[in-house]
Amino acid sequence: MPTTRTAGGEATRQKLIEASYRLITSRGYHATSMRDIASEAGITAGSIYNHFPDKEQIVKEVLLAYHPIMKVMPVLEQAEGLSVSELIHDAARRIMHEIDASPGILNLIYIELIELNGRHLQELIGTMFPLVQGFLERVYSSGETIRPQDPLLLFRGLIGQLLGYGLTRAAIAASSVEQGREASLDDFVDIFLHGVLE
Amino acid sequence: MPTTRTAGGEATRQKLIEASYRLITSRGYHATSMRDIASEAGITAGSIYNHFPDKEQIVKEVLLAYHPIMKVMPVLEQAEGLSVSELIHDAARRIMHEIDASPGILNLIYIELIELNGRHLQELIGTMFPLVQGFLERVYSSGETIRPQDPLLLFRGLIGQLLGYGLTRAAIAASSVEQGREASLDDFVDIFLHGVLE
DNA sequence: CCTACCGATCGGTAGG
DNA sequence: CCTACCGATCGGTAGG
Repeated sequence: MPTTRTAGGEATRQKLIEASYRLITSRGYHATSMRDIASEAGITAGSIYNHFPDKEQIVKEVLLAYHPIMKVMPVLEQAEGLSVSELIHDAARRIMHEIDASPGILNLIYIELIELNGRHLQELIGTMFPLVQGFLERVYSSGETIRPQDPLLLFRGLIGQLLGYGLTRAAIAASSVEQGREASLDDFVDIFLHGVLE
Repeated sequence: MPTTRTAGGEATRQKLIEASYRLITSRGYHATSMRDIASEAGITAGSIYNHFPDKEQIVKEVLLAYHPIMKVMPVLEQAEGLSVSELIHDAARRIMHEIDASPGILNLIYIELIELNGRHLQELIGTMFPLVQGFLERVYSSGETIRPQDPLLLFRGLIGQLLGYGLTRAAIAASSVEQGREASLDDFVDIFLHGVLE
């Protein structure tokens, strides 16, 4: 019954990828052993090698499935709004929603960049670049005046603002700094759209 | 001659911290072995333990000496400008200058947060919080109208914008994305001050 | 998919 | 500050 065998094998393979994601994003790549991954997925260490040739291949599949570039960029296509302001607010909300749905997903940025020396970044960016361009064309073809002439600058600024929101929020949570009213994502996007001055 | 012995020991200790900083920021904490650190500092593995009780204590000293919170916040005191715009532009330039002077320094954020589970974050933030408050008071006492009512929101936005600049710049460098005119730090700060719209 | 095992490397110690 | 070593754990393999 090869069909059943394949289906079962495929299920285990998915379990291994999910287990790897959870462990790697919470401890880092080098602190996660093949034995950790195996037991989290409910099998023994040796059996992993029926599904993946080595540890590097596992983390590569984790990146292709979960890296923010892969998970987040696609929602740009669904963003909508009648003005540039609405479009960007909506895009930001959808991006943050996707990030909040996968705990630890932002950690993959660092893990890829440092622990894996950015080996897979070019492939990831290359895959998603057309999606970004499509979104930016919608923004810039709205007819409204947009100050940055370079669309890539606007996009870097937007991503930066969202990263800043996510990272400072994580830092505040981890350090229990007292604060007044909880700053929201919309506050950050508002700064991005209109600035802090005037 | 205890003075000479102490001085020599102190020099070795500093070498070990610098060596650890270089290795840990480029490979991560768990990928850096005590043997790596020792040989980078020019001694053998066992000798490290004449200077530090264990690996955890080394990375703690690296964080206290190099973590962006420790290295970057102090320059806020030196920032100057006759308007809020000038003050923030100057602060941003000084911060970025400090970051560029220590390659890999931003990586320590990730290493502390993930590989060390944020164990030292509260201590780091606690030490530097008064400096941040001093800077924010200067900004808010200028008399100019500032849109965010919560100073912490303004600060998170500024830090976020700088992180976004640094991280997207690193990603572009690592992935060789084509781009037009190189976006500069001042462009990012300009977005922060005035927004992308209007 | 498991058990049993491999050589290599890890953090840390003893003794000088 | 070095040499020599410890027990533990690592990624990966063999054989069933």
